Amino acid sequence: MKDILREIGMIARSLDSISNIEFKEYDLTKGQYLYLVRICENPGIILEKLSELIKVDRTTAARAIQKLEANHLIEKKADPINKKIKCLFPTEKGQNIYPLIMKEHHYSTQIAVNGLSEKEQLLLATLLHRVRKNVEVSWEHVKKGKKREY
Amino acid sequence: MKDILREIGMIARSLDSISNIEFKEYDLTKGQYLYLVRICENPGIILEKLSELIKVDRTTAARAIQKLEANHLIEKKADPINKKIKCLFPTEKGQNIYPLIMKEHHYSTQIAVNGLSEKEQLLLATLLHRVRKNVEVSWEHVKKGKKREY
DNA sequence: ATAATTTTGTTGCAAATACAACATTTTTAA
DNA sequence: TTAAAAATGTTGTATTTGCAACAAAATTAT
Repeated sequence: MKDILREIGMIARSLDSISNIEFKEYDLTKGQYLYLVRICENPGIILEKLSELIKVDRTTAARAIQKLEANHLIEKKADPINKKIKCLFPTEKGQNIYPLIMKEHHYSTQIAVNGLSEKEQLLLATLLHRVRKNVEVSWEHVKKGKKREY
Repeated sequence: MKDILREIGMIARSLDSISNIEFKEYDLTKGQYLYLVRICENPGIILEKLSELIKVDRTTAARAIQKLEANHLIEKKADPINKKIKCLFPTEKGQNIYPLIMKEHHYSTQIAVNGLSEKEQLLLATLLHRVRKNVEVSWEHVKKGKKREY
């Protein structure tokens, strides 16, 4: 069997590295673009769900959004019913950065799929989606402290 | 166009997170498994090439291998001709861990491709390989301080 | 041959990442 | 209805990560 996981790791690290370098121009430090885009696309999302969406530790997400809040890119709002949760929303400043992040994202996607036909691109997306669904089950399992037997 | 890059990011973070948790059992701290496997498979490789293989910053790789060396999992050997380079080799202890890492890796791969036919798996591997080739060009470009225009 | 450039490696920082441990609220079970 | 469990969020601490800046050797250009 060909090694798909290493290819995925290489692609992910390359693109994350590029994004982090390019977004410094907008005063976004490492990783922050990840959180900001998801909050823009899911206004009102809470920390816990955000960390599950991105697949990152809860505490990492907590500190990332603390920083985004300190930089006035997002804001936390108390929920009127549930006293425990804090809903996350982009500020206007955050919303203004959103299209810049997406522009970079689309450019990177274009680079990535260069030479693939439309059909191949669609197929790749479908296959990756299925792989992700498989993998996130394991992730949630292991993150909850459970063991995988192999 | 479907978003393939986010899927890749989610898969990569999930699996890296799982691996890091599982390899603590072998006293491998975060990320170290990445370097150890590549050194086992490419004995004599130098730091610079290793970082390019993994797609990680040179200084990050430097510190990871310093730690692997301190833990007697790899060793650095001077080259008789080129005084500048240091060739990296696994120790016996490092080689003993290698199959354990690979076992986990294969298990994760099985989980990831669950439900994909042999044909689909092969196709996915091929497409990812092409994407990776595309992306690594950009990575090397940006890492060398050059700008991407978009 | 000498100078300029690239390759390779290292340290000093500053920042992100994540595990552990905790607190509080909400939900579920007895 | 109370007790137990789960969900949600935070801080303390240790570690990794990576950009700058540097140094030395090797390669390339003049």
